[in-house]
Formats: sequence, structure tokens, C-alpha cells
Amino acid sequence: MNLPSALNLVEPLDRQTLGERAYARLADLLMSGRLAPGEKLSLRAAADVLGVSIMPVREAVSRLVADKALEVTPNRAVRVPLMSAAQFRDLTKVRIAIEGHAAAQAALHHDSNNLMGIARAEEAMRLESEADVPDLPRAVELNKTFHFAVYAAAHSPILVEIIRALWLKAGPVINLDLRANPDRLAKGDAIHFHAEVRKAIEAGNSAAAQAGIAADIKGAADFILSRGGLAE
Amino acid sequence: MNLPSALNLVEPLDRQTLGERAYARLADLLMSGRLAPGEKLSLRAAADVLGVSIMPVREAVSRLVADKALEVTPNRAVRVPLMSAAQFRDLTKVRIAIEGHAAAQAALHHDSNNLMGIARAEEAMRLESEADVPDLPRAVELNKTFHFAVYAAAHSPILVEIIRALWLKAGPVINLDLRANPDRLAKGDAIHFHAEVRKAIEAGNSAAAQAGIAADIKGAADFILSRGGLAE
DNA sequence: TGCCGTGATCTGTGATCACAGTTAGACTGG
DNA sequence: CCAGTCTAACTGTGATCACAGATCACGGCA
Repeated sequence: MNLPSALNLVEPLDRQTLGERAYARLADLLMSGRLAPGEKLSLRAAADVLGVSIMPVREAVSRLVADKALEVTPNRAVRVPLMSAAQFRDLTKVRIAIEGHAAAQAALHHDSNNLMGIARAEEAMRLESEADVPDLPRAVELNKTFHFAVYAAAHSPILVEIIRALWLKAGPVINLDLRANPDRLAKGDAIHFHAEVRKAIEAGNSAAAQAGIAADIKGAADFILSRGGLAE
Repeated sequence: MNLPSALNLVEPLDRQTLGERAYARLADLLMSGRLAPGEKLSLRAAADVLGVSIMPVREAVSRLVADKALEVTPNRAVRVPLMSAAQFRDLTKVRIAIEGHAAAQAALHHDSNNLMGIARAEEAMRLESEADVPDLPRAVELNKTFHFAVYAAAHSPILVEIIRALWLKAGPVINLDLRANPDRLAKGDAIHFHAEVRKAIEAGNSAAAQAGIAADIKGAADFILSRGGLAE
């Protein structure tokens, strides 16, 4: 190991396996709500769309099933799980606890990079939602960007990973709805809470950051529940 | 659906897939620390041991990799991840936050069934650790039983699932060590904290339940860290 | 008209094969 | 005795095939 000396900046040639890419693709579909609860997913059809054999898709799906972001029914059919109102309430409570905790940690442990990322993400989403004709899919994406910018500031990879898994479950329910209803975005609740969270984190006020995230999550969840589209 | 009339008590023939069984087996090995960090795992060898082809093992492993309970190195070798001290501290902090939260919820939402389960689990582990020659693997198992009896009392399936994933990561580090060192078990810290947790939950004292679990987790983690076996 | 058998077609699961990349060890040349 | 090379045995990944079970539409019987 004596010679190279020069280019140490060669990144290790990210050899992404097809399975990983398939996973990333499907996970994105779920998180952004383009796959609706109850919707079925055929391995072969998905493989066809992705232009690969079913093997990579199988790996991706088995991961998502492990995360309970997908489920395979006793009748051998893969679909995105239907969520009962009770389950959704449970999920929301857990999200408030964990994401709230992450926001509080972010207020305590952030660095300047984090602040910049959070501020930029907040502004991007604010601009989009104040546009005359907001691009809803883009708003959903920007909302995610903002939240994860906050959580990244907690400097806890494990926490971020857990939250990602939660979003994988919540995405189909929440974002499917948001896509169909510009109303709530226009109302500006999310924008308002996001600003509060940003200011709280900048001020190092962990309790306020936690409360802001909790209010944001609860607001969206109550909106979904009030529309009564959930089973049982 | 008019005719059967007779046996309504036929359980739906739990068709467990080979992949699931392989997953359960490997997950158990990890959680109980029988697979040490850094240890390599060959798909074909594992398939051979389990008496199946490599397909079910592949599914099981890809799930565990998704959970970061296993990892596949850039050189194509699956192994139990090595954990740095920093990562272990992060994991411990997250565990304290989440499992503490679950214990607090358990104190608030438990029912009598839960109390019975918790009391029974606590006693079983106390008896084992007070034996002349404690069966360490069994003690590890009973410790897990107790903790999950507590978390089940929170009545939040999602929370329990998250904690399970955390134990999958912590198992190899913590239980490998515990298996080799009866000292800490004999010292009785865990037993002491468990009793406190049980009493707190029975009394509906959420703060005390949370503190007890936190102390239990922190005690074990500090013990591991003090032995300095972790990298970096 | 209403119901039930039936077969074609689809499902996920599992096994097997092919392949490229890695590793370890014997071997060779200095 | 050590550095280098080459080979043989392994690794996970991906594709393909085989199969049992589920689904659904068609058609005939009541």
C-alpha cells in the first residue's frame, strides 16, 4: 500500500445492485403516495416495467415486506397494506413520539450545515405552496426533504433510519390524500409549523422544536382521519 | 357460506414460507448473540445447515440486511456488522429514548394480562440468575422475554416492531458479551431494575417505568463499553 | 335466472444454473 | 526466505425454469 499517493478521492465505485435500485424505486413510489393502500403489485409486472428479471424485484419486495411497507396476503398477492383507523392512530402516535424526539435532538445538536439545509428546504416548500398552481407531487417531495433535513440534524443515523421506515408506512395513506387535495396545502398549516420548527432549532429550543413537529404530524393525521377514508 | 356448521375452530393452516422460517432462525441467532459481530455467513453454508436451497436463505438475509442486522461488504460477503463505540452509543441513546417511551406507555395503558405476563417473566429471570450455576443462554432469553412483555403492554404493535429491529442490532454486541461474562448477571443490576420497572408499571407510574428501563439499558451498555471491545 | 364446476392464466415460492468477482494457497522465480 | 503469479474453490447476484395454489371468466346444468 505504498504507491498510489495520487488520487485518494476515488469514490469506491458505488456498485449498486439491481435489487437495491429496485428497492429505492419502489420505496420512493410508496413514500410519495403514488402507490395507494390496497393496490396490488405483481412481481413479474414490476420486473417488466423496471426492465429486469423478477429476482431483483423479489429482493426489493421482500425487504419492503419486512418493513411492513408491503404485505403478501395469504392468497399470495403482494399489495400495499390497508390501514385501519386504529392502526393509523397508532402509527401517528409513534411518529409524534419519535420524530418529535428527533426534532428535539436536532435543536440540541445541530451544526451550521444542518441549519442551512433546513432553511433552504423550508423556503423551497414555502415558495412551492404559495405558488398560484402548486405542483403537489413536488410539494410532497419538498415536505419530505424538509423533515429529513431536520432529522439529519439530530446526528443519529439509527433514528433517521427508523423514521424512514415510519414514512414508508405512512406515505401511501398521507400523500395519496394530499395529492388529491390541494386544500390542506393551501391552508398553509404545514408551512406555518415548518417555520416554527426551523426557528426553534436555530434557537436551540428543543421543546418548541418537538412541539412544532408534533403539531405538523398531528395536523396532517387529523385531516386524513376527518376525511374518513380509512377502514374499520 | 351456509353449510359447514361444524368445526369453526379450524385455524387457517398457518402456511409459513421457508423464507420466513429461515428469517426467524437467523434473527434468533442474532438477537441471542450466538452470531458475533464480524462473523461471516455464507448463503450456501447456511442453506445447507437449514436443509433448504439458498433461495429461502437469500430472502431471509436480504431482510436482515435491510434491517441492518447483517451487512454485505463491498467484496460480496455477508457478515454481522462490526459496531464502533460511537455507533453503539448512538444505538444505546435511541434505545433508551424509544424503549423508555414504550415502558412509560406500558405504565399508562397496561391491562391485567400484561401485568401477569410481566410478573411471570420477571420472576423467571430472577430465579434463573439467582441459581447456583445460572444458564446464561437461558438468562439472555428470559431477559428478552421480560422486556418484550413490558413493551407489549404499551399496546402499540408498531413500537414493538421498532424495538425488535433495535434488538436485532444490539443483540450480537450485548449478548455475546453477556454469554461470556456471568459477572454482570451475578451482580444483579438487571434483576433490580426489572423489579423496579414491574412495580412502576403496576402502580401506573410512567416516569419511574421509563427511568427503570433506561437504567437497565444504560447499565448493560456501560458495562460493554467499559470492557472496550468495540472498534475505533 | 341463478349456481357451480372447470380450465386457462396468473400469483409467489423454491430450486437450479450461469457468471463475474473475490479469496486463499500452492507454486515459481528471484 | 520473500515477492509475485496463477489456479481452484468459493462468494453473492441475476436469470430461468418448475410448481402448487389462487383467480376469474366462460359455459352448462338446474
